[in-house]
Amino acid sequence: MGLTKTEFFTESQNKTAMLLKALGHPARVAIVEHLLKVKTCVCGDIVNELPLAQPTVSQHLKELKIAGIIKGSVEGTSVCYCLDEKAFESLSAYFTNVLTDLQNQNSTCC
Amino acid sequence: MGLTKTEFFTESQNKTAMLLKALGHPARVAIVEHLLKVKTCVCGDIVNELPLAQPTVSQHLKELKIAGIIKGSVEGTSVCYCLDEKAFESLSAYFTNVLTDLQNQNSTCC
DNA sequence: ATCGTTAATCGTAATATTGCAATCAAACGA
DNA sequence: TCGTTTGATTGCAATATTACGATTAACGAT
Repeated sequence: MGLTKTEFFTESQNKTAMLLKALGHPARVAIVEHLLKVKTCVCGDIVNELPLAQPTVSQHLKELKIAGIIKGSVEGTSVCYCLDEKAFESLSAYFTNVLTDLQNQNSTCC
Repeated sequence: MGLTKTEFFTESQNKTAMLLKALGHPARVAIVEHLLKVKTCVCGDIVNELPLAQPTVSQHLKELKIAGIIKGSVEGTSVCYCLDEKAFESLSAYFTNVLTDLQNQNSTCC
């Protein structure tokens, strides 16, 4: 059906999945890595950095913004983007916890 | 077109996106969290833990396996699943690095 | 006012994903 | 052998995603 049954999962699981899904595309990973590399907010040059047409990039930026991964503020005629630290704090903590739990479980089966 | 232009991104970006995409669904997050919770390899009871039909679960497990997030080994008539530590080491390191870089960049714009 | 620039939105085509009923295949036990 | 159990595969319908041309909206400069 193409429709995810979100109502059967926990709030937390849905939120985690939403963040990860937003990052689950190479163009959006590239956007994040670019925002990280330039070390400051970027006003406008994101389209030039990606091998995709402007409407496509705009759409990816929108998805990242909806998921809470980037913030964007209008700056005259262009728009200023940067990463939202909260999202990465949350993801970093999530995977650190998973890894810790995993290392503590000492299973020998697989 | 529905077709991701992977050829224009780096190997690393594609690999990261693939891992994150595989985790970008609440059912697959739930599978991971279940495998973590039971503290050992799980042979078979995953279908009963999820509010989804057996073929659907089987498909999600397949995607997680292809992405390298879980391992599965046949154990007689049932199949034994567990998490692949390497994937979580990689993801944990990735987000820790992003967060560190982000905290060092001290941007005041947004 | 008009033009150029920047970025969002609309519309659409191609493809992917999600979910499940039905079916199949392999392994086990009686 | 035959039935049962377990899990994968097939086939399909509904919906989502990806990508982009065309258009639009907002701003600044001339």
